Amino acid sequence: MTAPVEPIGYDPSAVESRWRQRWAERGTHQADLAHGARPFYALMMFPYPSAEGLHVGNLFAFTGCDIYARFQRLQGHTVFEPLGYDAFGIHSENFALKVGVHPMELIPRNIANFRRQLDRAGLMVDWTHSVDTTDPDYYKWTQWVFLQLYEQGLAYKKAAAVNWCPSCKTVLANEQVEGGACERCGTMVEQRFLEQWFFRISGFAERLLGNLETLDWSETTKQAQRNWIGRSEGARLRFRVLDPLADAGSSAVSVTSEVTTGGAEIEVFTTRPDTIFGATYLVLAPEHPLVHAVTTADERAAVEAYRAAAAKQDLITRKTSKEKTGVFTGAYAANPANGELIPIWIADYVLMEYGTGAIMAVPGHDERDFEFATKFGLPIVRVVAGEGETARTPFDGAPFVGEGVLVNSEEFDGLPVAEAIRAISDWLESRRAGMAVVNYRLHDWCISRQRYWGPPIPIIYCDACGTVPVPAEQLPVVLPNIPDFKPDDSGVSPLARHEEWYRVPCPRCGAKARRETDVSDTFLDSAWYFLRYPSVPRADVAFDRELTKRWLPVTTYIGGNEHAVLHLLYARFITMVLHDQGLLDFEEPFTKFRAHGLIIREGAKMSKSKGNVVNPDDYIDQWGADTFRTYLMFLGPFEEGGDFRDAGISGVKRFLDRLWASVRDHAAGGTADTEVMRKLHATIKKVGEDVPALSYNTAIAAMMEYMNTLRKGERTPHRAEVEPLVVLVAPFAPHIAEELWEMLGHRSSVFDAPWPAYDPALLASDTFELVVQFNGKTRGTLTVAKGIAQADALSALRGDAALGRFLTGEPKKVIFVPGRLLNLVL
RNA sequence: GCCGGGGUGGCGAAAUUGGCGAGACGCGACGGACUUAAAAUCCGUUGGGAGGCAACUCCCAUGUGGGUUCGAUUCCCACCCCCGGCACCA
Repeated sequence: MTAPVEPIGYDPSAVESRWRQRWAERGTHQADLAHGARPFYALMMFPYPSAEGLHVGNLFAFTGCDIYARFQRLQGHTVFEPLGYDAFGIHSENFALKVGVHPMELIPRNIANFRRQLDRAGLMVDWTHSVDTTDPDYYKWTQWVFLQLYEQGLAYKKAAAVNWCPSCKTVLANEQVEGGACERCGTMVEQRFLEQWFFRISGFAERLLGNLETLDWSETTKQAQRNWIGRSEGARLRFRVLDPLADAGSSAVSVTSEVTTGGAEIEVFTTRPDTIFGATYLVLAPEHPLVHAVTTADERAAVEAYRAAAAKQDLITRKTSKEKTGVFTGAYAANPANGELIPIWIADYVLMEYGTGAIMAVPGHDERDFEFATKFGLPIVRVVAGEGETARTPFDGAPFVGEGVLVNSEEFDGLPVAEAIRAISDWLESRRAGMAVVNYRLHDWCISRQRYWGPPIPIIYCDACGTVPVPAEQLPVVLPNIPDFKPDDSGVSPLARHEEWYRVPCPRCGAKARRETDVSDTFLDSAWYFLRYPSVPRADVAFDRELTKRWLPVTTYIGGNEHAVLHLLYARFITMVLHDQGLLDFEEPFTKFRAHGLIIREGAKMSKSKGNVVNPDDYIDQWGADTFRTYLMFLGPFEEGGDFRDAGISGVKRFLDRLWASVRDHAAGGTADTEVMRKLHATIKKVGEDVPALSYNTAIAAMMEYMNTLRKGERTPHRAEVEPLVVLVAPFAPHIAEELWEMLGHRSSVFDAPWPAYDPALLASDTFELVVQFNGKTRGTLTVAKGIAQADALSALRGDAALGRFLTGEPKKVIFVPGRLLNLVL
């Protein structure tokens, strides 16, 4: 008799809508935040609700997180799995401008559509604790966070360069500049200086770096943060500027023993103080404050022209064009090591925002300096000699940047580089010409945006009282609904056009005052949202102390590595600040972080222009959410991503069809098959190990393998053989699991059932397959007793007809790996 | 250029404290059962090559070239290609 599967029985859309409704009615997904045992906070990165709808990449990430969370629930944890919307920011605003719909109208519409799509995906999300960053009830607290930083002196204002499009007359984000031109109109972008708000994250660099060691994060993410923080050890060295008049007429580089200074000193940062004898010129960034003072009359016109050109150039082009340019200032400085006079130049390859904005150029041992010196005919001196080189070895078109010993460096000659760095640093320090310092690439965080679609920065300017923070009880500073949210040529936020909004009485003295019209960076919205989720209904505090204590830090955070540096670093920073203020008990928000991979489509990146974007709705309509979820996870390793191919999805559907049929047709009486049960327990073990390791693809493969065993030879499975499988499948395909669980007679949710235990005794066997090799080639296996000794294995081999024939003589060598293999070298 | 992650069948992929015959699981393909037929379902075969009626036997295969080892997808050296991020950071 055959028992053909009749998939008619399994109707995904009916099953899924039934369980969606039941979950909502029963509140299955709402964690008891106040009392639930063993709290587990499963966090996923909240999406930006675009007009295009949910991207399959979002769903891939959410499903991966959901499976992890559901698994933890089956392990007996009270799992809190919230989700919200990151809806402020320039993306929304630009899109709103493009389609001519106000963001206050557009965003709620997008959110509604997202919510509809998310609901269909079968996520265990507790929607009673959602956030929307554009909701005044949320951004009230974003503004409050700003005030916490302000009070600690960690928020300050300074002039900084921004990208400016003279045609669109607006500030552009870096990603809106393509090859130096505005992405919208193609006009060349300029830089402008505007007063902006900054957060002093640079002061936390060492802590942010050091704490990484304590975090259980994807190594790639940690490494990205280390690179971004960019710690480098070096020295600050002081160069005296010489009075240009005293030096007038002398050759560019001459040894002068007694020169009096004009008083000015230029400080440089270098990681190679050992090469100071090879420093043949200095370079200042064009914006360096000393440029004006040191420039001689003869050179002033050229210097000013160069500075003006540099100021006009946009930030992107300047950083990407590698062609060296620069001009001589006419001034000289004394090399503190040997007193030699070296010229001072300005060039845009030196960046004002790194180090001191000035360098000592050592063209013999630095590629950029070498290129510059070659172009402008500046002297190149060798001070490090590599293997087989001497002080006189010429440079062959390139600087020498390798390891070696010092030359042309007076008493330091012969020292290896590593020792020389220390020796020369100490020497210069003793002569008060420098000091060892640690420098970081990490810059302060500019949070100002001269835009509309963000939370207004809660600051008021009063002529009498100066900068006054908005008192906490007056929050939120509500973003007004203005029709003309488009940026204009003023270079300030559109909010500045609305006097009725920005004119307010000073909170301190009551005099007429003005609001800050910049809004804050969207990264600030997302830097603290995980603190808000558990406390969402609370209107009186940003986060409740007790709930926070219970639920944070986040147990596991899963998200994209595109946020490896900015979002994850800012969230760590804000948490640290709130911790220092005594508002949080922990200073690291995410105990464990795992980065998921990216989904591609048939080997290519998905994009609208290629027309190969997967719309989740279509697939869920056709296959059901359970099949879609499981298929997404089956594509490849979760942490590496996968290649979406329509062809493969049917295999997963077939698996669920067979699962359905197995439960429907199972035999209640009789006994379970021993071999099948052995396989079942092996599968329970495998899935229980793979899921927490995010090896979803292999967990699914293991369940499929078990399904093959279960139905081998068209047998009718026993109840004991299928019931545990329903629980194993549940995290992946929650709707069908609930349905089948009920079909098996259970009244409560499968997610309130315990995860099945496997019986190690059942897995243990008295015998094992001993691999038999001859000359390293596997020739077969012998079934032998566990713990068999070499001698017994050999006699078993001699007694085996098939394998014994390979044993043509006495083996020269016998390699016996107990419990594994026997290799005979003949 | 620098830092990560990868190169394994027709395809997505398994397996790396070096060793249970590389390729689990799935797709596709091929053959068969059922059917008037098709779909669906079920069963079987499927890395390449050579030999044999056959059970089988042999050779070649994890990006390329070397090396270590009884034994290498796994370790070491050199190189090539793909993906992601950073990029004049002194």
